[in-house]
Amino acid sequence: MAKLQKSIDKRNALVKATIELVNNNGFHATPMSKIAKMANVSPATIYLYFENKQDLVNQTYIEVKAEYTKYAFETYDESMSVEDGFELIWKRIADFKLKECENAMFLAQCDNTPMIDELSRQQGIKHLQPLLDLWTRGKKEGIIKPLSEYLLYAYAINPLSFLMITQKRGAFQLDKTHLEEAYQSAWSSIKVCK
Amino acid sequence: MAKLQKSIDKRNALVKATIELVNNNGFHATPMSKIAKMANVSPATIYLYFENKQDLVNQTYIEVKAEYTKYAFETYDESMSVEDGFELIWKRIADFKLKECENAMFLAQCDNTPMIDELSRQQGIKHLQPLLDLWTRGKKEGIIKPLSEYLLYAYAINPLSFLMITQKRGAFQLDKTHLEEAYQSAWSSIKVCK
DNA sequence: TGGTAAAAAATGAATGTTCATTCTTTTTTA
DNA sequence: TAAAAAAGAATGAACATTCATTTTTTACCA
Repeated sequence: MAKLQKSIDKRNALVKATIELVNNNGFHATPMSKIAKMANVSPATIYLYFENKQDLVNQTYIEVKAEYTKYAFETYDESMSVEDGFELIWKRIADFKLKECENAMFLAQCDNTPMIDELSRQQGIKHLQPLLDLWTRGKKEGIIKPLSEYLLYAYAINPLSFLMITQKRGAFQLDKTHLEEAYQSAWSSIKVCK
Repeated sequence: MAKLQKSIDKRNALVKATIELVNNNGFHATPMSKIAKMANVSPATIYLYFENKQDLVNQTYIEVKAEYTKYAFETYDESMSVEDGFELIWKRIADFKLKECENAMFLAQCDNTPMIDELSRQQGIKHLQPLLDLWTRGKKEGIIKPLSEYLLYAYAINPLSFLMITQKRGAFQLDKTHLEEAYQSAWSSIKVCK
């Protein structure tokens, strides 16, 4: 297969360079020439791996999103209680956002701008299913408030993005204590009060 | 004053066009020529009102942010109870994000990308003081959890941005019921449990 | 195993376009 | 009628993409 012969390393370097440059300068200020330079590749080579700039950024988005959800659900299994499952997933997500900060920043930028094609965006959402299923189960068991999945996501998961960005900008430090507090806030906002 | 002679209407039209085009196409795909066309103005005219493209977008950001906070605190006064004050401000913010959706989308994009100069970003944050003060008072009175202001913002206010964007993308409808639910989640996440 | 030719991959330079910004002229205002 | 404001066309730089070559890899045979 022609595709597989091309060095996967080069492709990865291109994706990585795209993330770093877009994070620092925004889509509008990251020319293909800079991406190529950072990946130690000729500009022309990019077009052996990607159709054009839009395709490069779409594919980068989809790949990073897939990594993110893979990491989030890696240690989860459906036999866990709702409460334990949620805590586990939440902490994995937090972990990803802190450890893979570059990747998470890139996703935040994509999710808040028209940078990405609608189709790629929808592709990215698909992988979230296990969390939605967990919430459905939680609602049935009377543990999770009977809210739309969007509301649950908005309060339980999305705030982590804000915190990550704030931390990245140097405004404050998201340490162990803060994280535990954040988790408690997340859980308070979606659990049924007793 | 030369400045004041120039038509304020033209300036406003430019700001409005910037918001609309950046919302729909992103910074990277909104040329000055399009902004000029949408504002019914010659490209050269933009440079009578703004230094350059970056300045145009910075100033637009600062102005919209100021509108936003002005609206948020318009009916609030410091003699209110913490609980009432928070509910009032929260609902004003929600109101703004739904009614002035274009403006709010623009802010979300600016806040999640390197589109805006750091200096302008900091300028925009200043106006949030009344809310921070309210939280400080709430913590003193034992009504609000003793968390950093960033955590409080992340859970109480920021989720509205996610909901607004999701609504704008057509995924779901943020009606009165949802809003009340969202408010309850917000409040649950930051209030001290009794 | 080593040599070689065909195919694939990679390159640097070229191309043509788009765009921010400026320049010169015209129109409006005072 | 002079000064300010606005306009449209011009300018030059930056950029995405393609082209013509060169380099590397693959596959085959001596």
